[in-house]
Amino acid sequence: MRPDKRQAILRGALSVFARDGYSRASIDGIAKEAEVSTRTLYNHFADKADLFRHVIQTSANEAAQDQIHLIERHFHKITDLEQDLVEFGKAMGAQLGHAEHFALVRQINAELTHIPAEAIEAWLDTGPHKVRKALAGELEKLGFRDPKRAAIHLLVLTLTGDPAIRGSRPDDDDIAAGVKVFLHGHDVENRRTAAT
Amino acid sequence: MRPDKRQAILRGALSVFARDGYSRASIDGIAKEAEVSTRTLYNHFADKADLFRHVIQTSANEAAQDQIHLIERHFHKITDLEQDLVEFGKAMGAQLGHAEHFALVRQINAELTHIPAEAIEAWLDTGPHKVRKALAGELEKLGFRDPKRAAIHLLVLTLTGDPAIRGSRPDDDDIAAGVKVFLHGHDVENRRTAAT
DNA sequence: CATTAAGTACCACGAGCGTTGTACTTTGGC
DNA sequence: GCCAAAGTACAACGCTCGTGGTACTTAATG
Repeated sequence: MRPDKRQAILRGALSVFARDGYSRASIDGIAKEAEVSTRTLYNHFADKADLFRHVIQTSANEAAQDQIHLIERHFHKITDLEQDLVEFGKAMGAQLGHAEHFALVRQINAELTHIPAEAIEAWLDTGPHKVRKALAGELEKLGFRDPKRAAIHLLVLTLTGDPAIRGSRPDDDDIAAGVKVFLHGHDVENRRTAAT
Repeated sequence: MRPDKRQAILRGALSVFARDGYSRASIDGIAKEAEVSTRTLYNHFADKADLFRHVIQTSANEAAQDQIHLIERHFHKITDLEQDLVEFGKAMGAQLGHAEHFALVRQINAELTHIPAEAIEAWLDTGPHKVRKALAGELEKLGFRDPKRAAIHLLVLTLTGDPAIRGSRPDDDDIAAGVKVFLHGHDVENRRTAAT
């Protein structure tokens, strides 16, 4: 069982599941996208549901890792908090541009009642919750009270374009405005600058 | 073509589409849920896609109307802004409990690439955007600068529980914290109270 | 009551899909 | 270069589904 084939399958399945969702996606389509025969697909994964679970896990893991790197990079060289948070927001927004993963997140949200609770838990733990924990940790270091909620607030204020459409990207003005609201809303003791 | 049957179909279809999504939902299942024969269903709606469009429109319309009523009711008797916004947030959160509509919204988000753009536009206009406009209008009356963004911020700060799971309900503490951040973030000239 | 529009029960079709089996080919380690 | 393991091509199964047809029943109107 060659691991390159397995990776190709996972990547192809991510594409197709993200675009079409679980039920609309067909095994044949995934196999074609991955340039693999359906038989090898079934050699690597027990069935469609099993493949879906692995795709979710893999994608969540990669995205979380990328985002955590972004967090570390941006929070280790804070000079002007507001300006740096805006930069951070823009960088996270650019991540959103890497659309496949977030389309998959939309599919997961739609399928919530059809995915076993334990798979959801696993996804949350290795994905979004891990990211939020990392962000909350950085905010705590900066002196934010209630860092867990602050992390959520920062994310929704800077990553939400049109709240009706998940994953719609805010423009730079939206991000700047969101950061401002966030900073005025969460008072910090050791804020270094409050300028602009 | 009796209109009670049409309504029954729309209600049943809402249930099934909300739970299963477009492709997983079956016409037979919808007909059974609506206690109607599939043939009458096809007598009222051209095909599955047509039915889906009507379900989206109807549900968005009803939900928007309910929410706009909520907005009017809460914003016409403002005495303590913070406390009243918390009450408003709780009332909106309770709306979220009426789960079928918001499950449908998740399905729409998942199907974004498979729904014709004009249908999305129509949905946004009669649904979420109308609600936001109403909310922004009230906030403007209260003296908020940038009321459009304020409306978005208020909604995401008070209606978001776990951002990873759309429609997850925040608890009362979350709502109170969200309102506080919102009010500190958006400075108002004629704020009446800033207590608690 | 009669007529007519609307609804129902049921069948049938064609297509797509998940999944498996089989016989053949490729590939990587000895 | 050989052999076992992995991959491929392809056919076939059983099932579900969207959709339309047809003959029968219900219900409302004059």
